[in-house]
Amino acid sequence: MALSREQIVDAAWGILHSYGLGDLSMRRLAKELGVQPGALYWHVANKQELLGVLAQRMVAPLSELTFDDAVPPLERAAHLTGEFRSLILAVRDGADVVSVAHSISPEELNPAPELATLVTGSGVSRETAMATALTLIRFTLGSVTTQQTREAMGLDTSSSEAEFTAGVELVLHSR
Amino acid sequence: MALSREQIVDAAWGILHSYGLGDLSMRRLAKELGVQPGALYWHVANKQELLGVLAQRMVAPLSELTFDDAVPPLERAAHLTGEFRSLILAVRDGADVVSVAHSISPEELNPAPELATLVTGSGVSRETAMATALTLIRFTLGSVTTQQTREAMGLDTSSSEAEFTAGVELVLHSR
DNA sequence: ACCTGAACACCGTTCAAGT
DNA sequence: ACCTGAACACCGTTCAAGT
Repeated sequence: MALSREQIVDAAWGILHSYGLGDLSMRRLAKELGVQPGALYWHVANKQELLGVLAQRMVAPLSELTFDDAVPPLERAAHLTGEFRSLILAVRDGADVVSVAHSISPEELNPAPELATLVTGSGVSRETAMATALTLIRFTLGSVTTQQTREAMGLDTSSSEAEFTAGVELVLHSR
Repeated sequence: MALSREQIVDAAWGILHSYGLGDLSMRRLAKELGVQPGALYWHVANKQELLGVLAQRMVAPLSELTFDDAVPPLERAAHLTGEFRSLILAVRDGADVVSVAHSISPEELNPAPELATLVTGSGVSRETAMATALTLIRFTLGSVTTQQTREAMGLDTSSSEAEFTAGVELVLHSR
């Protein structure tokens, strides 16, 4: 059977989860799939494109998320940011991968649009709301990058979650 | 004359400024210094240690910074965060390099301690002040990572500074 | 003390040639 | 259409051996 783009993405997803970005090489991927390295380039343009697809897959579950309308908007925004953090934290070097995807289209990548909408519901302009959304996302990426770097080095990360929660509160409860 | 650790760091600093992290390899560094790659390992333990020294050098000017006591503490904190941003922004891939250094010792790396002291002066506990400092630093690292990734890709970065300033205000003017 | 030479175990990407 | 074989131009790190 012919090699497919899906197969490549699935294998890459597996390596990223189990061994991290350092072990996710095109050559290793090819070996895992039983093909020559060059074969991959018929299905994907390059490694960067592949990482972009993986980033999309990481944040995809955010679209399926629904919230109780009774909960205040800012509280839902805080929860959504927490979900975003959990998803990238669950993948080794997830923050590095998602950071590049966010850089390419900051306002389109989940959860930016949803976050902006929620913050708008608290009575500020769309611009201020988007600024808040970008701040939350970039703070989260900075936090998770730090945490995952520490994890990779075997350092203590017990205070990471509390520091993250405190930061989200600081951003959200301002005027 | 014998090769020195300083010479290696200076050459690495030059390559990082001019060509970025992608071109800063131990082999390229050795070639630039006219020695074999293995020679470097007599002076530095490994590449990571070298990057750590470069990160320290990037944020070192923050220690020499002084502020007018008439300016309110939170305003000085905002200014210090802006200086931190400028320093890492001036070096290609500066955010990637400083992120690792911050991960290793978040509370010690400049400008964390100074920032925490300034925020304490606005009437909150030392713990809350440190949380604010870490939030500012991680948001800044997230922001500059985004901007430098976009610069490397030739994408527009004209809104980066405004987004950064807005984020700092959100973090600092909260309660 | 300090460095060379040479190796080990890798990278991403391209592309003529095969099926 | 899809893949192999082989190459190009690289990596970080180690370590016996030389000076």
